[in-house]
Amino acid sequence: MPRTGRPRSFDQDQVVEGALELFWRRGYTATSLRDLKGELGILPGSLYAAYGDKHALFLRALQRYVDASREQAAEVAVEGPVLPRIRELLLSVLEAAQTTPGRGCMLGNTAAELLPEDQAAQQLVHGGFGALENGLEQALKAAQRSGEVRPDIDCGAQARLLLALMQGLHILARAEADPPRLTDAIDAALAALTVQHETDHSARPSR
Amino acid sequence: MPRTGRPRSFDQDQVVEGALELFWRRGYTATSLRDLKGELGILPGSLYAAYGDKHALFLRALQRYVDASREQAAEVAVEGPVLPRIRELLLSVLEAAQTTPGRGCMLGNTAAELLPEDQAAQQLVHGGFGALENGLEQALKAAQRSGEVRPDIDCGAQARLLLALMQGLHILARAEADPPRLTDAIDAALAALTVQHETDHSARPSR
DNA sequence: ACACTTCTTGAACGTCCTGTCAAGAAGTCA
DNA sequence: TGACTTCTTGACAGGACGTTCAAGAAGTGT
Repeated sequence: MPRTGRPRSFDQDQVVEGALELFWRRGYTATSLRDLKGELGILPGSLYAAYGDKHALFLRALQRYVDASREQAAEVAVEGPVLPRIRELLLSVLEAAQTTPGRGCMLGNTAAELLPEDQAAQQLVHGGFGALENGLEQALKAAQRSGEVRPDIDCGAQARLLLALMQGLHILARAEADPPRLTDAIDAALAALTVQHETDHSARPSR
Repeated sequence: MPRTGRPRSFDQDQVVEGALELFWRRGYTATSLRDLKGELGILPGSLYAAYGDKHALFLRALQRYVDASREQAAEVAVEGPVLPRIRELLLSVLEAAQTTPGRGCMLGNTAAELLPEDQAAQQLVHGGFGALENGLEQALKAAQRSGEVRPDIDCGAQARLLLALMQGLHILARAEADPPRLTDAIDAALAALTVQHETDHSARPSR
């Protein structure tokens, strides 16, 4: 009894990846099936047979981005010096704004465009943000144990602050002609984590 | 020689304000002329005669928001204690996320949706961000002179940090079921501005 | 009152959108 | 090979989109 039919002519995950690229750059609403057909060569019929509808494909793409964010979050929390890695993470936002302008962060983009109306997307975005926040918090806690970060700070609060800073940078960098101008904001945030500012000895009583 | 004709039946600025509300909530692309007609009672013909096209109306609405942002920026920099006002400004972001969910900041929304492709919008958004950054910087400098803020910080960098934090909060609050959870990130940012945080165990609610 | 100007109205245009469907193509299994 | 299943193709439907326009309405100045 034959149970198989004609095999799919495209790699399903590869198409999701291509769709992610488009949705990331243009947003959900502004990306049409025509765009997807043009860039990926997938006709509407195949697309609907494989994924359901446009929204379902979008969620698959978003899920892929969330997974990547999870990995990125885990990488921040590995052993070794933490602050340089966090700095690199934040600097990469400004760098991406130059190399691939108009993309920003898919999580933030989706939040701005579809949340909180789109509940399925909200759940995914919430998960992505949660992973990043958690990764940062664990990284900060480890850095605290190793003495890299001052012991009297609230790592949870700082993780949320850094995550918000990251998302804010994605937004500001879009409007900024010269994204590296925002670098000092990153350093200001990180300076608050380390033990003491050495630039000013006069204002503090010596012990 | 008659030079006047039939007067306009609606207040032009009032319609721009109504359009702003719609664009703010739904975004540029997702707001159709049908929506505008439905909410404001303006038919396409009148709208095109009065403003040009949809994009021109959007720019007028955005301009209005930028003007309001300018005023807000100026208010932050008035005389008196600065930090409580900055705190209130940032807290208002979280509050707005609860009272009027799905709006966020019109500048950030526009940046995420249209920048940097839309150059006219970019110019306006850039101006709005610039005003906020400048207001914060001037406020911090004044607070530095009055001793409210430690003298060894870079007010420009901190202003950019606070602005990015503000925009990031707008984004995160959309995905957050409980926006007040992000309050401690605000306090963490502000704590770095005051003199000495080593003895600062004043307010730290758990969570 | 009349001439004149401007605004409003609502239909209409062409284009694009998402989603569907019948017919043919391309495989698998016995 | 032939029966069977699944995928691809491209046209199509139905509606929404931004925009235009001719005709009528509503003012102003003399």
